[in-house]
Amino acid sequence: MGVTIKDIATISGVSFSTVSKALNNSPLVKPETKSKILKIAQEMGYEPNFAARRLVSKETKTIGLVWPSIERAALSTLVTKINAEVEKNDYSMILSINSTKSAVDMFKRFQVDGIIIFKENDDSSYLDTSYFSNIPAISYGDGNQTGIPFIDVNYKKAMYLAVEYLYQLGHRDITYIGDFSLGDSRQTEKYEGFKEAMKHFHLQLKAQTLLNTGGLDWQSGYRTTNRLLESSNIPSAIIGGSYDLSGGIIRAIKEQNLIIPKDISVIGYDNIPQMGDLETPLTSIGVPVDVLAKNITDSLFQQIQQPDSVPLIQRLEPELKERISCAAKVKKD
Amino acid sequence: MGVTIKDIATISGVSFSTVSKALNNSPLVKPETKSKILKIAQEMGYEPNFAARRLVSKETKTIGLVWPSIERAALSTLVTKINAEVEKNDYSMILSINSTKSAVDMFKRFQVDGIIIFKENDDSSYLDTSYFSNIPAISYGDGNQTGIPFIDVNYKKAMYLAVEYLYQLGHRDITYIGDFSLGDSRQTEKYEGFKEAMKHFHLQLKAQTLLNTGGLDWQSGYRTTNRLLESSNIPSAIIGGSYDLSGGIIRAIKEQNLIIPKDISVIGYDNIPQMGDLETPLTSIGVPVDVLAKNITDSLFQQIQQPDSVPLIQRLEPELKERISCAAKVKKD
DNA sequence: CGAAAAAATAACAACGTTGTTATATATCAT
DNA sequence: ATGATATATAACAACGTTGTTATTTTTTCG
Repeated sequence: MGVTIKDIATISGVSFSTVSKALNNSPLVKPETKSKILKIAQEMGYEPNFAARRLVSKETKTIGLVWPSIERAALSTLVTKINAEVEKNDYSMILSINSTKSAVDMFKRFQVDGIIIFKENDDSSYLDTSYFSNIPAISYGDGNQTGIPFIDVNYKKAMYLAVEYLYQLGHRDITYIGDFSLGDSRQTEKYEGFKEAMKHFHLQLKAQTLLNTGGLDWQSGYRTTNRLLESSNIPSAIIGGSYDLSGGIIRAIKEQNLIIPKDISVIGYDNIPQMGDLETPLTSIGVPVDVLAKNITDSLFQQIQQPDSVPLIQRLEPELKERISCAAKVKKD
Repeated sequence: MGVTIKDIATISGVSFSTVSKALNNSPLVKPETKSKILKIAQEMGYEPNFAARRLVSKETKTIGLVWPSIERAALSTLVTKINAEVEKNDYSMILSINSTKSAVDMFKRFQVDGIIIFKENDDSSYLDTSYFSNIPAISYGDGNQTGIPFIDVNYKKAMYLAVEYLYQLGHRDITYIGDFSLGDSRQTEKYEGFKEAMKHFHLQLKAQTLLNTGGLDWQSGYRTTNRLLESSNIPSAIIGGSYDLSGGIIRAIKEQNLIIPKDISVIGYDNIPQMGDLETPLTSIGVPVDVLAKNITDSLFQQIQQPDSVPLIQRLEPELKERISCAAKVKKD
């Protein structure tokens, strides 16, 4: 089919190995012959065969990302950031939206230099380290379930920060709206963290203090908040468990003609810029996506570049980003 | 690094060529040894090296999809469907979220057997056929801008169907809310199609008949609709230009305490199941995603399997899916 | 001028597969 | 039992590169 270095060799009357060196701009070949060969290669429309090249030199300069749940918006920002970070390191990124197992299989076939895994909540397939046959890998969240290094977030700390912030503003009646139905350890940790923080500040847990949405999407947040607002006990502040949930929460509040933050303060989990694009720019807690992206890629590249070093397993600290959805509680008595 | 057929050979005590045949289920190797080898390969976690395979037999059984705009929800459904379709054909799919050019470069490196391109509105880089160096490719939408075969949608027909449907329900005052600011030919074609349909039914174009959102997202739809509803001339029906826009449109209408479809009928463009999951399940027009996915992959596989055939370039016909967001216009006189 | 050193090129072995050809082993008919 | 025929396995040559080693050619300088 295509033009090979052997074709170029016969045309230019040198050996194919000289052609190879000329094309790779090796100092081992005389400048004149080099430029002659380059010219001929150009004219013949030579394109290197990557399969052949990859077979001998072990690097693909590519990392694979497993992302089974493309539909969730919050993660797509992170993926974009990671991609940018990867490019910055002169690597390319390919994505698979299949299950972890079949995605990893494919990445092995393509011999990627590293693998990033976004673990799906409902994907219970356990892959231990050996499955990756020495390909450096890192997973985001839920790392304990795959045997590989992971980057995680200190969710408890996040909830502590949120409660503390609201407490200092004078709030005593705070509701957490999140998904703590089961399985996903990230969600249950937020839930636990909130309870601990409330206890720490000696705040009472009432019937309406912890509301389980049963999902992480907009609708779940919307419905749950409506249920809350229809009741008699409306809290002075709400913490939303995810970006999408928080969108629904805001919506429901506005529909009751309540004003954020005058009537009710809201904090959302997930530290992504889009939080500022919501109808009401939302004060939020979480690890900024840039930090997440940087840590994930750094840890992976460290494994790639120093295969024998102990992989960086991090528990990232969340930050609180003030916007305009929280205000001091006004005493009503 | 990874397990090779030679490793399997030494373990199972046969030659590596026998292993190769066993793995390819050749009839030349005794069933017993075949299954023995297969079992060992399984245990060792063998995955074939694509680069090596590709070097000798020209296939990788992989197709690449270029998808620069991961953030748009409507497309993610299509991607998922295409992935399923690809798997059904015993191929794998990898994704790149980079610009068309660098994505194609990478896919060339990996020697994928075919490429699917989702063209980004603002990506003006023109790649002619030769850039793909004979790799079969197909683009979805905006195909004329890359020199390669494309699958497109008859957007004019879609708008005709929508207007016709509303006309038959008695609506005479219909507003189109969409993004026809510039560039994206898909959007301008919807816009033109709407105007033609209105003309065909002898309906008047008033000041509020065509509203340009300047974007395709939820917020754009929401803002534009609010502006419309604050004016004195409220139409009896609205057509939304995309899934996300339509979400914003519904929201704005509800906030004005108008009821869909009693007070106002709404049709949305994009024929995806999620249309039914909106607050008000929306009657919609568009090519069903399954049909789109099937056509895209079919055309690509046809090119792969019969390289000399003329590629299927299709202009798909939209369909109208009735849900509950439209009602007959009630005469008020 | 001629040997040693340097520079340029050629030869060859990998890389991990597949496909073809050659060899060993089992099966069969006579 | 013996050669002929299947059947099973092994050996080996590709595929198009890169990197290492061997050979040739050129330069240097005593």
